[in-house]
Amino acid sequence: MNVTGHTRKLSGTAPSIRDVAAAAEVSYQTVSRVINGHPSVKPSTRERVLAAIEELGFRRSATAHALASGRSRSVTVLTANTTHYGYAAILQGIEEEARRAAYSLGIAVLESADESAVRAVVRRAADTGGGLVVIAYDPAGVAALRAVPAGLPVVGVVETPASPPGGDRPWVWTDDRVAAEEATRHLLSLGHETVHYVAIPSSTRRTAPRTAGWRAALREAGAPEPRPLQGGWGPAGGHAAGRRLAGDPAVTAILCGNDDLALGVLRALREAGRDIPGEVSVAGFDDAPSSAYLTPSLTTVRLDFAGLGRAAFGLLHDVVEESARVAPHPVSVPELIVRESSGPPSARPARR
Amino acid sequence: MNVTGHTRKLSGTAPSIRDVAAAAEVSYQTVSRVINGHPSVKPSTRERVLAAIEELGFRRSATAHALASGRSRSVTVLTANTTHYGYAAILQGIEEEARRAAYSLGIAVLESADESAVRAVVRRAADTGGGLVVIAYDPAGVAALRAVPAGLPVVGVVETPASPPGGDRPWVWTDDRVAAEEATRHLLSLGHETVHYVAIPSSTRRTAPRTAGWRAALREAGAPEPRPLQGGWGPAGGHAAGRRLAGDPAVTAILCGNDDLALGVLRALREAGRDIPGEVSVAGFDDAPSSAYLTPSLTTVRLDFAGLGRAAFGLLHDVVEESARVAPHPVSVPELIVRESSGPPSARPARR
DNA sequence: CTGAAAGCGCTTACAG
DNA sequence: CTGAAAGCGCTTACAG
Repeated sequence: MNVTGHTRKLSGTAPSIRDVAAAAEVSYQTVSRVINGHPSVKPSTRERVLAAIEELGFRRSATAHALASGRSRSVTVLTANTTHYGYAAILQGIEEEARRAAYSLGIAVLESADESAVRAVVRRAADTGGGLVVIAYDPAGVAALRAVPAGLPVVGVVETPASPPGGDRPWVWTDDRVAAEEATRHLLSLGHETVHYVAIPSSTRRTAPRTAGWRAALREAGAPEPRPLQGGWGPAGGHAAGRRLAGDPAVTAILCGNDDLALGVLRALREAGRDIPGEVSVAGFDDAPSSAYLTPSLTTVRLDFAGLGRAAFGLLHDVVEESARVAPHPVSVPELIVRESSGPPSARPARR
Repeated sequence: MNVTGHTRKLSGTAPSIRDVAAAAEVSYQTVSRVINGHPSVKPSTRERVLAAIEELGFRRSATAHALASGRSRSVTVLTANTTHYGYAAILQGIEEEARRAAYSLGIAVLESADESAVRAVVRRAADTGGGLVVIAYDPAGVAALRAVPAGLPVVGVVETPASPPGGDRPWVWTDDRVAAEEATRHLLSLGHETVHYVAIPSSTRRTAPRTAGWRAALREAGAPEPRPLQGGWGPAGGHAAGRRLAGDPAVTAILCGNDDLALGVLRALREAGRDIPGEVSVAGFDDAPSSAYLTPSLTTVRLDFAGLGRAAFGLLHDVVEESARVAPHPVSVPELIVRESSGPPSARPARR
């Protein structure tokens, strides 16, 4: 037996379980047992193997493990965007939990909602062999969730669980509808005759939950129901919508589909010389980190996106590990944060 | 020969090259040649194989390919953060190029700058077998870049190329020093006696490029050099720093290490009743998407982070593909964007 | 408790 | 131009 055998290893290649086996003088199958925590290994043998692993700096090849075992301890997030606050925060939550569970994290961006483009991205993501989390807040995400082949472990982060787009796949959500109702009621309770709405894009052609909640609250109060304006995702869209609203003296309260939109609306209102909240109240959605520092600071609805991401990963983990305890779909509670941008309508009659 | 052989495939498992080979009546090695675009395959054979691939819906296993070939067409980004504007935009740039090159994208977050924690993250990232991009804008990132074992394909996104932390590894950067000089000169040219600075954290213990550029511009103009204040990354830190500055009537111009910091400073100044830019001018760094919509809109320096990310991936791609054309280190040019938050100092003497 | 065999789905020389 | 063999680094039954 060549006692120096395991020492003359070329420095170029990483040590394999065979190298470890040689060093520990056992078969490589036993090495496999040790690194997998298999119970039936004699303690003294385990020690020797562990020592050899330590000495050689052995690391099990993730790809060989994946190929042989058929599972990969990885999760890839399918999303149309990585920078908007909500998306980024969900991603962050998923990442935190994935790291804790020692899963690797992949990102696949859905650049288009086009059927075949979406299928291509989903296929490639599925090729990794790991689990999938798809953020279905927009048409591309919804299409992706639908395109995931049955049998693959997947959980959706969806806008609304009423007929979730992925069929009976597991999902997590926040109750945006109720959140929008709350925000709208807050504005109405201040004395505004009605509340205008600047909407974010909907994930489907159906009425989005935030829009539905806003409308429900208006209806409940018997307030007029103005047509919602489409704002897109960013401040530019909010600015454009705000410009149109700023011209109408009857407008005294505006709810926005997210804080970025509200930022644009705020700017347009100021440009038009309207005081906030003196003449017009504005509320946003999401409570982005900067919203508390705007002037005026923004009244908004805080949504726990990071928690949502953590829950999504937790659910996925349950699914792939097939542990009996399938976590209940967690619903985080939105919280209204009242700040400086909302207040009672001005005393002077603003209506026509 | 069983002509129905390839049809009775169980629907549970994905087809392998052997299934395709059987269907096309060739050896599986030939299938391998076809999917790898190997030239020496008779056209008619290629046709048959392609048809079989199409019919069976064959997809080459990424993990088997990685194991057998030793390369994985993947990149993982090591970063301390995924949500701050600069980091997120770099990530987005990397993602765009990775997608174009059909590389899969992984993220590994450095939760701490602790030596052993960083090593663990780097090891796990290296286990994927793909290339690495590390964002070395902070101590954790710098430590990670340094911890990457020699021989692995890696590129760093660094703060400054003067003695880059990763030794002679390839890197990309933006010239933050010059950018800070420009911004400071702009403020001085408006007539301010000097410019105060609220800093972002440095990647090392040495003077950060932005701080150095600010100081150089001051020196060049013979202006007093106030001590920089540490602001952290977010608006809360900017707010705290702004509060201290707001109390000093001698302060008429403030440069901030990023736009989030500037947002907090703006807020603190307003709370102290100081007019912007009437009494105090403020400038930021980065040109985040919301900065143009603040009131006042923010004078800032635009940095092409997405371009930086694209360049980083491009360089990495060159490295792993070993194509002779090693891209030159691309340097994007920062651009000063003058908006409403900066202006000449007020006529009334603000000094002691 | 531990080894020898077969296999995961590919690629890479090596023959012909 | 195409096939048969060996191997990538592991895991999974199967024996003993």
